[in-house]
Amino acid sequence: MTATPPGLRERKKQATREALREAALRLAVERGPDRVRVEDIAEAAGVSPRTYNNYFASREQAIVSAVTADREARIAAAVAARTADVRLADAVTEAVVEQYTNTGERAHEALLLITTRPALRDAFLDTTAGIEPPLAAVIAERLDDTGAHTARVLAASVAAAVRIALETWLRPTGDADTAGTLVVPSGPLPDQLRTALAPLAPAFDAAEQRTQT
Amino acid sequence: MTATPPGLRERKKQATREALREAALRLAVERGPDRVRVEDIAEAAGVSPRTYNNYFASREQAIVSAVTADREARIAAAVAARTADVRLADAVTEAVVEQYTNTGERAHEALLLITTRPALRDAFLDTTAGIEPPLAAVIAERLDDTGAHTARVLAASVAAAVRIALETWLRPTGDADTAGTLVVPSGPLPDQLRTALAPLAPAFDAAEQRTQT
DNA sequence: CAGGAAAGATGCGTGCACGCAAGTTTGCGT
DNA sequence: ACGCAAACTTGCGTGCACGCATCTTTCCTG
Repeated sequence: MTATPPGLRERKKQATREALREAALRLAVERGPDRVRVEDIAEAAGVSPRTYNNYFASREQAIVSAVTADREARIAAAVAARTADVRLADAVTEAVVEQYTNTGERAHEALLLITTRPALRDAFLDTTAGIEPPLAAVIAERLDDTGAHTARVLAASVAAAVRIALETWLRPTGDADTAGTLVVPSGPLPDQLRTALAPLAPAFDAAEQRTQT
Repeated sequence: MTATPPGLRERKKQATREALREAALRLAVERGPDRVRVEDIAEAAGVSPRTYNNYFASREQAIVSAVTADREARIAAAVAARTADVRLADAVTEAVVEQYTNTGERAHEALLLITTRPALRDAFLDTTAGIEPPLAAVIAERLDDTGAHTARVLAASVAAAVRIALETWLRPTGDADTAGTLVVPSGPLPDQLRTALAPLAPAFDAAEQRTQT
């Protein structure tokens, strides 16, 4: 299908995107998020400020995207990896939990920074919307193509639930001045995610039921 | 509870907000959305441009809010009006359909304009997120307070579904130059809404079941 | 391999969002 | 009725997002 080897153009684009992500995160960590201007990020990545905005629509997006990276694709893949003998609801839940707990070392450092500034926090939460399209695709695959509409709604609901889980997880953040304490805010993230996704299970079961008939 | 009579301060604030909404929509209709600057809206409403931004975080929000107004509250009320003898899922669905089809005459004219400009279209779709909090509240009321978490997730899912319904409804919009033709883009909106909300019904039933035990 | 088309990078200009620090109005206790 | 405190408005300054026109790079086709 999409087996065409990348091509120089595309590779350069990804390299630039990567460089911007990297530069944004590094600078934000180094001097604090407020003291990084778009101009600085662009310069550090070796492109013009205008080009920066061809890749990211806001200053926050670049920083956040260094952490979230290709999480959307990985979630979709993780769902697809679960064979049809596990309930769809479980497959999705486990895939989500898996991908949100596998945050690398660097992500931890960055998350402290992100949860501090409201603007970054919001941008981070907004990334959950991005998991909808790929999720909808894999769900639709399991639902027979009669349920394409249903798949989309379920995927969007999952995205919404994940957002809520992250919100409540980040809730009681208050202090953290310069260095920041290494506290895990609310309950453990996996629990929050499972709790938030649980109410949707019946909807998944019903949808799945209808295709297995 | 909140029985304190408004008070002058609060009334003035609402008046200003109203004036801004009104001015924004009127000007946008009169000369087209692109030829309205924040400065113009502020002037028409008799406040400074800076004050405008104390009420609305973006130019689009003011225009859109003239149409969406207090839809959130009305949806919540419409759900609350349904007594406990109808399924929660149905109550919510009907309440949503009811409130989204009762668009006044003026809304129709405005909607044409909104669907034209991508920025406005996005702002309009973003308003669906606003129905979550009040919806969560009324749902929680029906679910016994053990399910506050569940209520929030369900409300967010409904918001997501409504958004999808609106998106697919607005999909094939292309023309509309000056006056605009009065075509209903896709299928009728109520159908889109019902279709989008249907997959969530099992989740509502399950939640409702658990409290009736 | 030549040459043109398509995609991307860049500079410039405009309007916008928002923090901050006054100035002004409203509300309330005495 | 007075006056203070809190809420709101406003002007200013900064950085930002993005449309448009132009120049450069990559790609494809003959």
